[in-house]
Amino acid sequence: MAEPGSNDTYHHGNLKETLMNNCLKMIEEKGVSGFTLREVARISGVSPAAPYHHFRNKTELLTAVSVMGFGMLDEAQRKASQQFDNPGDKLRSLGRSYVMFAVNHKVYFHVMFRANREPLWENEQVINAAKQALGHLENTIRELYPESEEGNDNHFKAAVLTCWSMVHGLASLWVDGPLRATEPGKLDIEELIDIILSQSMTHKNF
Amino acid sequence: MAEPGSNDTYHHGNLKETLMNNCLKMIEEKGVSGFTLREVARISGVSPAAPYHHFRNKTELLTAVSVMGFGMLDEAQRKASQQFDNPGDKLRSLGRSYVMFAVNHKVYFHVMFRANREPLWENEQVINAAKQALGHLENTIRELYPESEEGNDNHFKAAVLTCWSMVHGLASLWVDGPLRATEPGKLDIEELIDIILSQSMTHKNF
DNA sequence: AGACGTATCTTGACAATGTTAAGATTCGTT
DNA sequence: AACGAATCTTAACATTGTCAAGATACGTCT
Repeated sequence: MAEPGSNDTYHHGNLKETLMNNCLKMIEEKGVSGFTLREVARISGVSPAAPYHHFRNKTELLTAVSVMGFGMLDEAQRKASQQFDNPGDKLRSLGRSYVMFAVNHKVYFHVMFRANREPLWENEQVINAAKQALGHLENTIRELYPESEEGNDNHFKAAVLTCWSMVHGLASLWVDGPLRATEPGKLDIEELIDIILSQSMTHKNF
Repeated sequence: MAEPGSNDTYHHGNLKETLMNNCLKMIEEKGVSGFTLREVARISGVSPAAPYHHFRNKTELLTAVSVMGFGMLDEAQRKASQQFDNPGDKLRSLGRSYVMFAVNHKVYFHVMFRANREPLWENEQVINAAKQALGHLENTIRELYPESEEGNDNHFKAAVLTCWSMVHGLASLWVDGPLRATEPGKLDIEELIDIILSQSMTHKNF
């Protein structure tokens, strides 16, 4: 199952990338729990031990996917904030972008924030990637709450936490299932986003 | 490893309960991914096949734990709402209770909302238990947004979704790790709760 | 009390998984 | 051309989830 461009040789060529892609594909089909290193190797046309030359273990593959996901979120947030000048508009744009990222990239979101790898948030790469992606939100809120001279940043911190919790909560409830399961009838996520944005992130507060 | 009261006989006596308890213990120590049916059986002093007489498979054990967790959340929410008469106070009490449940019962929260069992939210027991636990929040918000005659419940629904997202987001960010990982210094969850409650659930909005 | 159906537990087995060690093949550089 | 490093394979190991078949105890009915 070598790539179209590459010769079908002993060496795969770009196995690392292929493994990550097939990992995503497999999680999409069978869920995070159904994801198996051996099958990813099989699908990638390679022996069960081959992945170990690119990732220390199964967890590290997921970690790599996670870091990549945060990179994508970072990019999405960057674009979202660039679309507006007014901080309030920026903020709402960032919120919408955050939730839509989770909705449109369920698998990434799962791997980034769930994936039941407990020591995930002790990995520096992940932490840094996450900080960077979250930076856009902080920068925007900073415009609304300029740094005070006495280092009293409570209002700023409160606003950041509130906004993050808000969008992350909606994203989680949607992606994980509870919202769709407990609410009868069809739900349109874009509507829901507008609802919480207009409820909590309007000029009343910002 | 029979219970103190029971004779050490061929039959365990209350294996189902023992398995659930040891399941929680094991997840607490090794995380959801480190949880193993065989070891739970081993710890419970029983053969690897014994659990299959009480749960159809590994997933069903987790499902049972999940349902139990929602029962506990329901109870906590009930108590929290009983402490106040004023709907606004009730609402804040419910929010605090929701987050503190997640913090104090990490394992349950994980199993209830994560646990990477994808078809979890297709289980009716789980859905019903979740609906019931969520009912307290809805009832309280209903007091603030009485049912309109034209069935236009948008304000009500918006408020429910906003509150739920808010507290669920904070709980998730705390329990899963990102908040503690990205924020430098020690964090006090009780402070954080007060922050988001005063930011979003004060009389300004309710 | 005794007999019998049922619930509960054990033993033994199977395929599948994560992971490692040892060896084979190719790449890149000198 | 040669050699070390990178990449891949084969073979093996312990462990896991799960099931079938058999053993043991419990409760109930007469």
